[in-house]
Amino acid sequence: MAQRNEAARQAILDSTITLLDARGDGGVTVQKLTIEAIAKKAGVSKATIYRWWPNKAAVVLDAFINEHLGHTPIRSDVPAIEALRSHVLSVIRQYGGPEGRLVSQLIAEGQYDPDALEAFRERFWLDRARAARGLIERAQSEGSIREEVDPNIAASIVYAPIYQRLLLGAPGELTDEFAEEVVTAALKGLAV
Amino acid sequence: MAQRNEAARQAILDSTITLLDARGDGGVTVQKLTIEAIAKKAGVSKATIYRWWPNKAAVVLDAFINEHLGHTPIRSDVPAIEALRSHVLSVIRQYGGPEGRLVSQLIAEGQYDPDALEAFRERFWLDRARAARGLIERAQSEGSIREEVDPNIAASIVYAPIYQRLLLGAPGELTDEFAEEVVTAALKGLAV
Amino acid sequence: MAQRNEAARQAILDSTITLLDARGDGGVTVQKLTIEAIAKKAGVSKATIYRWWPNKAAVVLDAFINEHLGHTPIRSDVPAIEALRSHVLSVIRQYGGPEGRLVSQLIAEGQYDPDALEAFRERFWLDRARAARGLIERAQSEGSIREEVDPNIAASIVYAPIYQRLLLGAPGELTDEFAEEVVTAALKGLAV
Amino acid sequence: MAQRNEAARQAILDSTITLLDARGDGGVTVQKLTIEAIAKKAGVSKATIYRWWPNKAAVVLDAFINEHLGHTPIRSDVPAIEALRSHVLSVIRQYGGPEGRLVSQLIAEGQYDPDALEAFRERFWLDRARAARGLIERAQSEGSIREEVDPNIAASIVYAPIYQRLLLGAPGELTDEFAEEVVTAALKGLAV
DNA sequence: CGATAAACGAGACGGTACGTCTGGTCTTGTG
DNA sequence: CACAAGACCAGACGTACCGTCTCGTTTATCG
Repeated sequence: MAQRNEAARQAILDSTITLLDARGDGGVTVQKLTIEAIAKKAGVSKATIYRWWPNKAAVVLDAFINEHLGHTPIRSDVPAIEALRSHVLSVIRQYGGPEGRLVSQLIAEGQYDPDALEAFRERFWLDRARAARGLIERAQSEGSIREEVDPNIAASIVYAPIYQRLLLGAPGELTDEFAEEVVTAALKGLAV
Repeated sequence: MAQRNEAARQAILDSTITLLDARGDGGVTVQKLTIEAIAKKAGVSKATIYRWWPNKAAVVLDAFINEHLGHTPIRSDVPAIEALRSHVLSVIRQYGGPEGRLVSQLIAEGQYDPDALEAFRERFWLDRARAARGLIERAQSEGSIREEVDPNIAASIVYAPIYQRLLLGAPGELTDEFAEEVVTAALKGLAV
Repeated sequence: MAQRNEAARQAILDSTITLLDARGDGGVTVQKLTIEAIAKKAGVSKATIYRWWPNKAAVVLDAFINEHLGHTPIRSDVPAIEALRSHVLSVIRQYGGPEGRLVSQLIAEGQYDPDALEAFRERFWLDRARAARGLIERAQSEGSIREEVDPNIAASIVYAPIYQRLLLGAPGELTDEFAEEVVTAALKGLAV
Repeated sequence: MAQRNEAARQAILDSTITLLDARGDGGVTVQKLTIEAIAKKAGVSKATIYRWWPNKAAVVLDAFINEHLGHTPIRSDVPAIEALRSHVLSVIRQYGGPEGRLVSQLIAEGQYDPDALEAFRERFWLDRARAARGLIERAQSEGSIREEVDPNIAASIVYAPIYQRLLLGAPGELTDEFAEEVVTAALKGLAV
């Protein structure tokens, strides 16, 4: 009974990434990417894409997830505080590059399509949040972060500034120094 | 020599806001808003709009700025820390409402149009950032925030989580408690 | 070695007629009738239809022939002239109804597909033409139609006006009076 | 206030005829002719076509009328009977050629689209019918056709056989002899 | 009485065209 | 001469069928 053609699926996801320029800059934006272009490049009919994905954002998210394999790993062989610093640094470096453009565009799509935002959150964001929370909790059990701090709030304070600059910053603001300063300030606290 | 028709300008901006439902929810999204619809509602020709604005994002930003007049004021009659808490609270409440939707959509537009992002930053964001920075500096001179912290970093830590939830959060995550917890954690610091 | 499934054949032809509304008016036109719809309604795979018929027109013609059983009989118990009059009348009545719509659509299909036209001529039209010619010849042997007239030409003069109105007439032009007048004029001739 | 672009109109009609091969054989059928192909060839947007014509049949009819200028004239310098003979001959010759294919396809379209049929009748057929009727009437006043024959019926008897062969005949049946025989038989009448 | 080969249902697939829509430009006529 | 009205080109949208092509699953002869 005619099953899904895996080759077609991969061709679609690959073509999507290629058109977006693997990880996003020389190529086209998500907004300007068209289903027709994907279909043409993948050697696939439009109907085949519409059969399996509800809209462009879903294809792009799948393609992104398909491509994006556990970058920015968290080290477990060093103290949690140390691992946190280096993780923030690797995230900021990743987002400073072309991959950051794609993430920001996926978030932008989400502002217009609740389903797309939900999907992005479920399939990408929650993983990251979970990892961050786990790291905070490890730090707490190691005694380097105060027990009474909600790990979610802590993660927000440390990671949100990255997303703010990704989405709102001028180009080039995602620097190593920024990572360093944010983590330090967040740990020490602002208060005297 | 016919000059720019001020009435037309206002009609365009007003119609834009009306179509977006004054401040954003019942109406249409920025993406679905069309120049044609604005022109029709304003009783104006499309060409007139294109003559004075480069694209939709510019019109919407103008309309937003035109409408949005210094909400979320900062109190100067109370200690800076107190003013910071109440300001964060008022920002979070504003963004929890329909105005937040519009801001998030303007940011989304900016992900595709560097000029639009630049304009948004220049005409809306910098004001807010400046105000936040001023508040931090006041707190520093009052001795309630450590002198060695960069005010920009401090502002990031306090305000960025709001934007993160605005753009990435599930609906209803922008609560008063969240505001309270973020400020507290940021001030005290995460470290033991 | 699995033979042709007669049940499937009948289901296909029946579904076709049903979709065309038994004999054509309340239902869909031949043009809008789709193979997919026939397959679905008949509970049959598209491939099964394509295995046995080259195209839609062939299916419809088969379904039509399958349904259409020797209506408009020719009486042999009355003088040929009398039989001619009543036959023309019965043909015009048949074509005035829904069956006429279907015939006209089959002819229309034939304008685009020589094979379909050929098939229509072979399997429907020639029978009719033969019957008409036979009737003319009987009239000639009865001495009521001139011997030197080519029966084919004679049949054309009497029957062609019906087809003209079927295909080109405004609705409701196929009346009993028309039948009467055509036959009368054709027999008497136009000339003084 | 932006008026209709006459150049575009002509380009559309010309391209239509060209694609149909001026008068119909080497080219494509009306059924296979696509609006997209017309738009492309005419260097025009699809929307422009859809703005001014409701569907393909309307475009083709316009193109046909635009192209088809008073062929098959009726002679008035000879007796009506003579003119009738030569007119039938010229019609049959015209329809034997590529133009006949186009006419038959327009009629075919009309079987699916009442508006198209109505338009074809109004803009092409009625002219022809009127001319034929006028010819019959002239013959009547010249005393060569009986006064009591309804001119419409008379025209049907003479011209309908042509359309029958055009639409239902095998190729090559529209011969000069056929014209001759039909007219002769119609004038003399079938009866003894 | 299996083996086997065709016919079958299901439906995915690459294509093509549909008719609608929006964007941004250009033209015409009016106040 | 700025403006409204709106025609225009361009081309993507999502839908519908086309006809071809696997897939397993019956089903009936034939060895």
